Amino acid sequence: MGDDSGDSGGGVTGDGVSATGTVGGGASGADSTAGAGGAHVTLQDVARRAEVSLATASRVLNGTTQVRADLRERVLAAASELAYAPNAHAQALARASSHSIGLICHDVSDPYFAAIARGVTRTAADHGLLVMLASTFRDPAREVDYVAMLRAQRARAILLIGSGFEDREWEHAMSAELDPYIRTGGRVAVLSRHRSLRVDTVQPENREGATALARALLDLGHRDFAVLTGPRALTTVSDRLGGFRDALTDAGIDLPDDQIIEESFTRDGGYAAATELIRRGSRATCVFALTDVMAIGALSAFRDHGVDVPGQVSLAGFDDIPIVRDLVPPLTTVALPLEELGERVMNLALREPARRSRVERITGKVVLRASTTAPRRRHAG
Amino acid sequence: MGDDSGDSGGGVTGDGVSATGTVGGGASGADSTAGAGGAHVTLQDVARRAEVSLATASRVLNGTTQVRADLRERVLAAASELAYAPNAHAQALARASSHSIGLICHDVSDPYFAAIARGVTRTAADHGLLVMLASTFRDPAREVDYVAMLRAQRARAILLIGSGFEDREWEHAMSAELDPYIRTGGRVAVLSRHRSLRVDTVQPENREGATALARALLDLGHRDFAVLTGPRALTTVSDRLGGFRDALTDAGIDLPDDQIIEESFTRDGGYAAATELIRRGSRATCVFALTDVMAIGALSAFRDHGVDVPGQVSLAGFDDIPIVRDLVPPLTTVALPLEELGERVMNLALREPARRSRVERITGKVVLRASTTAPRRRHAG
DNA sequence: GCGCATTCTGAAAGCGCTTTCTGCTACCGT
DNA sequence: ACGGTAGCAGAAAGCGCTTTCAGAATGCGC
Repeated sequence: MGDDSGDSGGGVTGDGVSATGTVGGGASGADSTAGAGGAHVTLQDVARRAEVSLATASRVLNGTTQVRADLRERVLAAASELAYAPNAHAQALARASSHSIGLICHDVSDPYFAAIARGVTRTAADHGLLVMLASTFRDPAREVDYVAMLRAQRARAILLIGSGFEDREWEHAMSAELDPYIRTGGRVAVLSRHRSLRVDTVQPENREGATALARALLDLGHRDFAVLTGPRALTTVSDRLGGFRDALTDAGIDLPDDQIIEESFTRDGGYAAATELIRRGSRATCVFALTDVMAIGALSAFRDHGVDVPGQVSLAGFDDIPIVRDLVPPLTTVALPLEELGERVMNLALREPARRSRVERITGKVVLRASTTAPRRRHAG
Repeated sequence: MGDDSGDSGGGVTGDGVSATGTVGGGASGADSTAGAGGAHVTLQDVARRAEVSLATASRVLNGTTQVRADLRERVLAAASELAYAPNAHAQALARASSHSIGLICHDVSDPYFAAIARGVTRTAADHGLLVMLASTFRDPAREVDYVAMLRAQRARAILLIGSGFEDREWEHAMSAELDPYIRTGGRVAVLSRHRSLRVDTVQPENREGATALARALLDLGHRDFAVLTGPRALTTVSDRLGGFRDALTDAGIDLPDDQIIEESFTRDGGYAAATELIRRGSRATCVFALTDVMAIGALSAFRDHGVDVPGQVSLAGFDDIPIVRDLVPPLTTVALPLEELGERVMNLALREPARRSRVERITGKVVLRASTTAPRRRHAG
C-alpha cells in the first residue's frame, strides 16, 4: 500500500481504469453492466458491488480515512469495472466547494488574452482546477451575466482579465454581483485597473509604460505623433493614452486631438484607424497604437497604402504579444510578461484572502525594434 | 405580467438587482442580512422571506408554472434583495443535467485553437452554455484526465479539438473514458480525424487539401520539395503529409526522407525545422510547413538566415490562421474556416444524437499568396 | 482472560434544488 | 345554488455525495 493512488485532491478515478487488468476474472468488460441509454453509475452502485457501505466506498475513493486493505481493493475494483465517475455536482454540493475557476476575457482569439489564458490554465491545472472560460466579445452586459453564472457555479475564483470600464452603471451592476460572491467566500482577482472594484489586482503599469515608450520615441528624435486608440471607456486606454500624452507634454510637445484616432481594440480597428490617419494627411513621424493587435492592423494598412515603416513613419505598439517578433519589421513595443500575468492573477486568487485588496504592479519594458527609427524626413501631409 | 423577466432558461437573477429600489422601506440594503463570512443565500431563505413555500419560489424563478402575481412579485423582490444566486450544482443534481460543455485543445494560445475556441464559445453562449476549457499542452495523458474531469462535471458535451493520436494505448484509455460517458447520454464531437473513436466528427479534408496544395505548387513549376512536419503520431500529420506526398508521387516526383523534418507543432518547432533544413543544405525550391504556425517560425528562420522568401525558396502553410495575412510575405496556405469549424463542432454536439456517428467534411481552399512563386533558380546546396 | 483505548465500518442526516403528488380555492355552466 | 373542473400552492421525496455519530471489531496492558 505504498505510494499507489496517492490521489491528492481531485478524486478523479482515471488512473484506475487500466488497472482493471489486474483483476483475475473473465473478459467481461463494463458492457456486462449497462445497457444502451444506461443510467449513471453512482457511488451506491459501486458500494453495492463491492459489498461495502456507501460511506466506506466514499472514504476509499477520497482517501479520507484508512480503510481495511481488502475492502479498499474491492471498492477500487468495483469502481473501475463499472467505469465509475463521481458526480462532481453532488460532490460540490456536499462539500460546499468546487474545483473550477472562472476566467472572463474579451475574446480568446485575441493573442493578448490567449497568452494570458495560457498562463492561467497552466497554473490552474497545477492545482487540479478546471477553467471555465467566458468571452464577452466586449459586451459589458455579458460580462456581468457571466459573473452571475460563475457565481451560480460556485466557482472557487473568478478572474477578470479584460480592462475595466469607466462606466457608473456597469460598475454598479458588477459590484452587485461581485460583492455577494466575495461575501460568501468567493475569490476575485482582476488584471488591469478596475476603478471601483476593491479586489486583488495584477496591474500592468500602463501609464508608466506608455510614458517610458514616449520618452524612448522622443529620444529617437520624433516630435510629431499620432495615436491609434480603443474605446475611451476602457481604463487601459485612458492610462496608456494619458501616460503617453503626459510624457509629450513634459517635453513641450502637443498631441493634437485630430491625431488621436479611436477605433475598436482589434486588428481591423488598427487597420481602419491607420487608414483614417493616412486619409487625414497626418504629419506624424511616429504612430503609437495602444495595443500590438491594433499595431498589426496598422502595419498592414501602411503597407497596403505604400507607406513605409519605419522609413516614412515609425510604429510602436504595447503588450509584446508573441507574434510581433515575426512581423516585418519587428514591432517596437512595451513588453509585458503575458503568460506570467496569467499565472500571477491565478495565484493571487488562490492565495488566502487578505484583509485589504492586494495590488501587484508589473512594470512593462520598452523594447525598441526595427519598426521605429529616427525620423528621416517629414511625412508629407 | 407582460414581457418582463422573460428569463428564458438560465434562471440567473442578475437583472432584478437594481429593482430593489422599488421596495418602499428604509435604506437597508443586502448588508442587513449577511455578516462578513456570510453563508450562501439559499432558495429556502428566499422562500421564507417571501413567505411562500420552497416549491413556489422555485417555480417563480424557473418560470415552470404560472404563479399568482402577488406571490411572484414577493419572490422576485426577496431574491433580488438577498442577491440570491441559485446553486448550479444543486440544480444540476436535481435536474440531472448541467449547463456546461467541455472543450479540450492542445494550447489555447495557439492561434489555430484560439480561432476555433472563439467559434465554440460564441455558439455556446448562444445556447446559454458555459465552456470549460482545458489545454493539454500536447500531453495525451492529460487529455484523458480532462475527459475524466469533464465526465465528472456531467458536462453536456465534450469537444475534442486537437488532432487524434495514432497510438493504441492512448486510444484505449480514451475509449475507456468516452464510452461510459456516451453511454450515459454524454455527447462527444471531435474536430479532425480520430481513428478509433466512433463519434460525431467535423473533418477538415487534410489529405485532399494537401494534395491540392501540392498540385498548385507543382503548377508553379516546383520540383524539389521539403516538408516541415509535426509528430508523426498525429492523424493531422499523417493525413497532410500523406496527401502531399501522394500528389508528388503522382507527378513522378520523389520526396526524399531527409527533406522531411520533424519538429514540434509550434512556431519554435517551425523555426528549428527550417534552420535544420538550411543546415542540411537542402536543394528544395519549395517548403511546405504542415501548419501555418510552423510556417511562421520557418519564415522567421529563413529571414534570420538571409534566405529570401519567395526569392530563394517558396513557403506554404496550412490552416489560414488570421495572422498570416499580415506577414511579409503573406503566406500561401490551405484555408480552413476556423471559426466556423468551432461553430460546427459545437452544433454537432448539440444536435440530437444519431444512430451512427456523423461526419461533416470541410474542404480546404488553396490560397496562393506572395510567399510562393515560380522557382527562379535552384536554391544552392 | 478481562477491561479499556483504538481503529475502522455503517447508518443516517444533510447539502440546495426540482418535481411529482396531493389538496385546496375559485370559477364555470346550468 | 350546486357539482365539476381548472388552476395553483405546499409537502415531501429524491438527485449523489460527504461526514458526523454511534457502534462493532480489534489490539493492548495487566
